[in-house]
Amino acid sequence: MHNAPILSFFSDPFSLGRSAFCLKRRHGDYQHLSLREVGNLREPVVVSEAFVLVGELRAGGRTLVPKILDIDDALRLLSGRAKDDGGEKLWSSKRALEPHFSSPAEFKRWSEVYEGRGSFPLGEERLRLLESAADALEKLWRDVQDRLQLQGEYERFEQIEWPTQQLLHYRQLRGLPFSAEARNACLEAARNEKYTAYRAISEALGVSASGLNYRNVGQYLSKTDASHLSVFSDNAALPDYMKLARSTSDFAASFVSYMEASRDVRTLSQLEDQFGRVFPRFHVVGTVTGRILVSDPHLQQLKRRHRSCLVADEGKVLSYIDYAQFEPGIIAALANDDEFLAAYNGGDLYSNLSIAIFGDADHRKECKQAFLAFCYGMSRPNIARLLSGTRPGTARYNATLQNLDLFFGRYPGLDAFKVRLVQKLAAEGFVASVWGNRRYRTAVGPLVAKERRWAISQVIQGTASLIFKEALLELAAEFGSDAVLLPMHDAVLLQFPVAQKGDDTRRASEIMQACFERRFPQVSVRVTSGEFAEKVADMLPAEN
DNA sequence: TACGGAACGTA
DNA sequence: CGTACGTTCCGTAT
Repeated sequence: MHNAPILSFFSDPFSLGRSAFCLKRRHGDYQHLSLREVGNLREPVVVSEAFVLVGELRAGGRTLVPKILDIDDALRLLSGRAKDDGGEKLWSSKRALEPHFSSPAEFKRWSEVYEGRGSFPLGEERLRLLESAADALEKLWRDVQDRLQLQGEYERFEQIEWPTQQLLHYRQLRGLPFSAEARNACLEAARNEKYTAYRAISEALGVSASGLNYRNVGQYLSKTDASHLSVFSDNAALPDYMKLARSTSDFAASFVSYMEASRDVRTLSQLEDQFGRVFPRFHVVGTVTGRILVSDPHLQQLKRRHRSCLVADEGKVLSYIDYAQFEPGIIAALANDDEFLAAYNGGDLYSNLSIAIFGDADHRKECKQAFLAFCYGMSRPNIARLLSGTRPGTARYNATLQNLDLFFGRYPGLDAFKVRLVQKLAAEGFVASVWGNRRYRTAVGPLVAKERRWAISQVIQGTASLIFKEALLELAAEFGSDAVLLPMHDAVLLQFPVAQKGDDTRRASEIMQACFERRFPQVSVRVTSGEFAEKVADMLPAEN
């Protein structure tokens, strides 16, 4: 892969006939290509910002280059930082390219042309800038490969990350089938909800609800049936209190509904239908833990009841398959606690926790949340707070904490596992998943609480995300790239021919299970299939 | 106009 | 003081 040619380009977002491409081979000659010629390439190419290239190919009605190696995901991984930890500047490919240009002036000129600022270069200058960019990209590419090798991550990039890129580039090119009718129905429902709430609020206050939010609604609360919340006007927790008050206060119910419906209207309006499809962008190393992200639009955060906008291609049906208790399964694999492993393999941990705390399995949902919070580093007292719904000191809190201690006391390996990870971070300055994917400290000195928490989540989530990507690749190998529509962290939206849905779903579940168990044979992971979108019947209240 | 924080959706 | 994000809106600084 060291020898893959470099492709630099200027894109043409407004279809002005300005796209330009330059291929640089290892022996140093430059070929200036048209979009059509790029589409006809039958060899791998190295690029930066592959999504721009894929967008050009789609706009030009071209097919996908067999292998596009996007340098950006490697930079993201090598940064070893979360976005909120200053990572963005580190993994920006534009910044990474800058020192590899022949001069600051050349970089500046290329940069303004690349971003569509400044005058469009003609003739010789355009060719020269593309060649300069190809030179810089080639140097950056060497640097990136060296660093990947040094960290022992190069092999994984070849086997997992780049093939996953290719799969998702294909999805970007093809887009996802989209139902404008379903979107409009959801949008209309959200608008109705917003309008109903708007009228109720305006009537209650005697002023228009426009422009109200959680930060400025406090001044009006005394005039409503939620006047007892006035004391929380300046409290950051007001939204929580308003939500809790929904059942007893019509105003609180209307206000929360107004806020949520307003957001839904915005989210759904942003979902633009382009000839029955939607074309998001995929980030293979989307998070510091290695999870895949989808943006523009951010389909992974669609509310369940708005997901009917996404549909299957003609003649196919959707199939949504997920790893059950994915993170606990990873812990079972890594923690070296035989009791925990046996409990995971033998039953439903979330139900077990519910029985341990509440005496029955009816609180599985809250216990799932609590268990995941445990995986992400939440302290036991705060889990007790979450599950008991009360503050420390109450009898209920004390009983919950006691039951919690009893439950986790059966699995001493879990706490020991966490301690090991925290110690490793303190000693070495980074933690990583089983197969790489490091996250580095940015601070010095003793670990702070937040670092202790991400030390744990990085290893668990990072290991999970790699297994998930392997599963995606195997699903694509079995059913073809057209079957894989949308990755959702521990679940995947697939589409199968109508007549084969049952068989294919079963086969896909087996593949996902086998992927996990090939990595961790001692763990019996469960894979389930369910509905991607919430059914209309589920949207009615009173149910449950 | 740019930027950080708050809010809220998903896993 | 449970992790990771994208998107939008808001208030403040420029």
